[in-house]
Amino acid sequence: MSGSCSDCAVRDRALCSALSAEEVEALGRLSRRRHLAAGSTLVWEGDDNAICGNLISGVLRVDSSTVEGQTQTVAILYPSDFVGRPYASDAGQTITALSDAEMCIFTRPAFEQALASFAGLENQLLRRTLQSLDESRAAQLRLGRKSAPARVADFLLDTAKRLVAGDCRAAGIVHRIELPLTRGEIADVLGLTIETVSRQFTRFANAGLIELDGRRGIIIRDPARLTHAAEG
Amino acid sequence: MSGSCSDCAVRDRALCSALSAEEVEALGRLSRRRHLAAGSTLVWEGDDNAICGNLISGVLRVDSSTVEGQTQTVAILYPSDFVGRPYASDAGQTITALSDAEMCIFTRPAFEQALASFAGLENQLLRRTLQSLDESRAAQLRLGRKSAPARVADFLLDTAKRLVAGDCRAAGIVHRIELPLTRGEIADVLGLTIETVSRQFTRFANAGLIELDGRRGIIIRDPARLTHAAEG
DNA sequence: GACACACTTTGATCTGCATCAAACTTGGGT
DNA sequence: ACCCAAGTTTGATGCAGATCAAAGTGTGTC
Repeated sequence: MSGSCSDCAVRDRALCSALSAEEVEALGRLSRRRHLAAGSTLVWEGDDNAICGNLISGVLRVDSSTVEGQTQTVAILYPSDFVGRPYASDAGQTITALSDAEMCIFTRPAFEQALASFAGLENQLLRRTLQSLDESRAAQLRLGRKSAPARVADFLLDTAKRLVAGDCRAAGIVHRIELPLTRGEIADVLGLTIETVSRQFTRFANAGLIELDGRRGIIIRDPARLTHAAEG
Repeated sequence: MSGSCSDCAVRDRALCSALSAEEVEALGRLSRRRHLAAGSTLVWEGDDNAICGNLISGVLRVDSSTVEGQTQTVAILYPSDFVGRPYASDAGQTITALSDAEMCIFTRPAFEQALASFAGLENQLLRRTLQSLDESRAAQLRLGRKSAPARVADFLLDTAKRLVAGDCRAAGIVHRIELPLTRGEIADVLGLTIETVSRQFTRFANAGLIELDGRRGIIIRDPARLTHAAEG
C-alpha cells in the first residue's frame, strides 16, 4: 500500500526515522496514504478513536470545545508530526485540516501492535509526547497569564520557528512567513477573538515589529522587539 | 537504599507496578527516598534537570512563570504520579511541595537507563505521559475559553476526583474534601486572582452547590449543579 | 488565653478584551 | 473584468475580572 516509505517526504523526521530499513518496510505494510481536503475533519471529539498516523504534508489543528460550542485549539500539527492518541477508546479532540494535507495512517490497534513490536518506535513516541506536553504547558502559561499582545507575538514566533524547521529552509533570520491559519483560527489558538487578534497585528505593524503582506503573509522586521513583546 | 519497595505505599499504582518483582528490586537499588518539607522546592525552572521519580505521599505543584514573575501552575501531582522530565537537559518548570511529601528519586541518567532496560517501564511512562497531555489540553480549554465560575467549579470536581482516587476511599458520592491548596495557589492554577477565586467560592456556597468548612474544607452539596457550572 | 501572622473575605473602582456594528479587502469563479 | 462570499479591519460600547483597599478569621505559638 501507499507510495512506498522509501520516497516518503518526511522519512528522516517522522516517528519511523528511529527504525531500521526492514522495520520501516514492515511498518509500511500496515499503513495507507490518505488525502485530507482543506477544512475536512479527520476525527470528531467523542467519536470512536480508530486511527493514528504521521502527517506528511499540510497543517492540521486539534481542538477541544465547551458544551456551549466555544472552540479552543490545543495543538497545531506540521509535517512529520504524529497524529492521534494511542491507548484511548474515544477521541478527546476534533482534528481538522487547515490546508490540503497528506497522511500516513494506521488503525489504532495496528499502531499499538507496532509500538509493542518495535522498541525504537515506542521510545520515539515517548520523546515526542514529552515534547508535546512541554508545548501544551507553554500554552497553559500563555493562556493563563499573558496579555493579548504577548499571546500574539508568542504565536508569531512559534509559528515562524515551526515553519522554518518544517521546511528545512536556511536557518538565518526569518523574514517572511505564510500563516497557515486565518485570524479566526489564530483567535481559537490564543483564547482571544478575531477582532483582538486583528488589532494586535495592526499595532505591531504600525510599531514596525512586523509587516503585513496580504491576508496571510507576515514579515518579521524586528525579531528582538517581537520577542520582548512575547514576554510581557 | 530506601525503605524497600515491597512495603511502598504506592507500589501497585506507581510506574513500577508494570514491573516484575525482580525488576522492582533491581530498580529499587537505583533509587533513594527523599523527604520534602511543605513549601520547599525540588527543582527550579532553568536549572540542570538532574532528577526524576515517583511521588509517594503529599502533593506537589509544577509551575511556569513569565519574565515579569507571574506564575502559572501547569500541573498538580498526587501520590503515585511520576515527577520529572526525562530526555531534557534543563528543567522547564519549577516543582514545589504544597505539603510535606515523600518521594522515590532517581538521577535522570539512571532513570533513562532503566527506561531502556525495562520495556514495561517505558510503555507505562508513555501511557502516563499521554494522560498528562490530555490533562494539560483540558487545562488549555479551561484557561482559554471558560469563565471564572466555570474554572473554579471544574477545579473542585477535578480535585475531588484526584483525592478520592489517590486515597482509594469509598467510591460513593464525595462529600467532603480537604483542598491541598490555598486560594492563592488555586488562583495560579486557574489563571485568576485570589479575590476572584474567593468570590466564586462564596457564590457557590450561597447558591448551595458547596459548603465551606474551615479554610480548606469543601463539602460538595450538589454535584450535578456543580458539574453544570463547570461546563459554562 | 491572647497575641501575631498568614490567609481569606468583602467592597469600590478601573481596565483590557469581548461584544456589537459597519465598512473594507481580497481572491476565486463566471 | 466584474461580482460575490469569505475574511479582515476599524470604531463604539459594555462587562467580567483585575486591581486597590481594608476589615475579618483561623491557626499555631508563647
